[in-house]
Amino acid sequence: MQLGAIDRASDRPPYRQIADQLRDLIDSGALVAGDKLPSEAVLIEHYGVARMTVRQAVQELRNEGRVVAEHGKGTYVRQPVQVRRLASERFARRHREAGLAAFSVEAQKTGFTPNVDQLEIATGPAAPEIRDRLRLGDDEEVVSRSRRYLADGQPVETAVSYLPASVAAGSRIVEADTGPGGIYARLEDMGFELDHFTEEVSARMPTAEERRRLQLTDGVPVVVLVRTAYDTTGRPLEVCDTLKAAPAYVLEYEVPAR
Amino acid sequence: MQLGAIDRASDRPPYRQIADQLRDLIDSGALVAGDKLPSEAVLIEHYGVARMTVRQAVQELRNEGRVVAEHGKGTYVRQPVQVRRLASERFARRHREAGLAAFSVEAQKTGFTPNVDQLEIATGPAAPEIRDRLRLGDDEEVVSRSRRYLADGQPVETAVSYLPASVAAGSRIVEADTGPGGIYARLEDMGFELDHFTEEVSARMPTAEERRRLQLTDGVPVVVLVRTAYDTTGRPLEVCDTLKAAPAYVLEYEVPAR
DNA sequence: AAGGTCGACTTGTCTAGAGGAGCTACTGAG
DNA sequence: CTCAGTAGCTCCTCTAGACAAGTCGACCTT
Repeated sequence: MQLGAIDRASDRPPYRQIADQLRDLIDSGALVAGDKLPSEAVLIEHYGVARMTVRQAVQELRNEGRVVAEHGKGTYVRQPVQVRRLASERFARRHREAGLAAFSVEAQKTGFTPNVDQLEIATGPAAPEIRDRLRLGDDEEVVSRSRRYLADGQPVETAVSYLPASVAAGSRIVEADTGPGGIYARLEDMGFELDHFTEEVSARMPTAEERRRLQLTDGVPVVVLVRTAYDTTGRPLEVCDTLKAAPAYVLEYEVPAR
Repeated sequence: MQLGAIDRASDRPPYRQIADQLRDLIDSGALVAGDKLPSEAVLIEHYGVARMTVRQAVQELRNEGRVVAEHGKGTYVRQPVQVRRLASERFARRHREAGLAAFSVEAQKTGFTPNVDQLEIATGPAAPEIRDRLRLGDDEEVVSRSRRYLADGQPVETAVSYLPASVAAGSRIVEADTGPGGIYARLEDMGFELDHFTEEVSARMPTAEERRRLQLTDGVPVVVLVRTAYDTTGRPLEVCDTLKAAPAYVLEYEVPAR
């Protein structure tokens, strides 16, 4: 492990030069996931700078999601978690039925079957923001399905989806076991035209509340995925907020033939 | 604008309490996009803490993407940039032809027609990583189309897409003006079956290099969207890296009927 | 052998101060 | 009036030090 020196004459401030060198260690493979960064004391000694300067350098790598600091232990190169899954089981099913081999292989290869850790289902009033997204009136109730997924024992995702109670009531949608095909299959059973619909996907930084929900260490950046699905007529049937506890993830969509 | 006091007895450290109060000002609407945060000097005076403590609080909001610090001017509540676009023009066209009113309205409402600021097209060898994603051999050349989009004069997106030179050569794909329907329409003209295909969407934190490409202020968090499209046979025809200069964005997909 | 204590090492938080550099508005000279 | 200079504001970077708190292994006691 080679650390260089600081060029005081450079335009680039010292803390940034230190961050660059540490980043290179990671990018070059000299440090791999799980490895420990040199401690602050070592870096102070090596570069001959103040503690805050070293901390600022490490902070930069933390903001980039490359390392995690653990109080009392050290700072470690972060394990990138890549989660792949299909947007909806319905697409997979339809393609299997149509005998599309290429897709089946792809689905097998990238399939992600997470363990569901918690499942809470509730019916009742919803926040104005949720009602607004579902285009519901003030009094209409909403069914919420809240889930947490684990991969390798590590929480990787929490998701809450909301459906109008008038749609879901009395169906298996309000039960933990929704049956084969999931809630989309049940909606189709009930006569909703889901043959084509619009999905809106947005990504943004998580709020403080969402960080708490995933018990994230402070300072670890993650991305929030917010998804809204509309049926054919443009009526929103489900809105779903998904929070991935990962600096990187892959969401795979299958767009079927018409 | 009301700022409270610090509870020194609390478990929550002072810098976090200050961050909470500033965040509340934004979330409650007391401070809206474009407004200036109290200066460091004012906060130091108000809370009776050291400079680093105040800076740490503001840093937290910067990491969350809520504010931007401008050297010499002040720290401002960030303008959330919401960019909506369709995944491919091809879907829009097809739905217009089918006379699907609901979708047309949706497209009009959310349509985003950015100004293309720069367009660079090049043919030549590509990085191993790109060739790998396109599943090309070592010697095969690649056409790259690099674009930068502006919205309200502000850079919001840069994108680079790569296609196998063997596919694009001789077509309008290698020209700046690809004609109506964009490159997907040209690929269909050339006989590629694009009726159904798989899109893989991933989101992650940007690399340092990508930050430079968008001339981002250091410390402003953005999300990178990486998209790969495959044709029917599973052969990758285009890979596209898109970098959004926004703490939040919306990508809208139209999933057509089969 | 089992359990507890302590000390070394780690990161977290905070203080008090310094000079630098970018921006803006005012002021005074022409 | 125009324009250059300047004062004062802003955030940026860095120093030197302090105590707190979490982790872990060595060592001592039971």
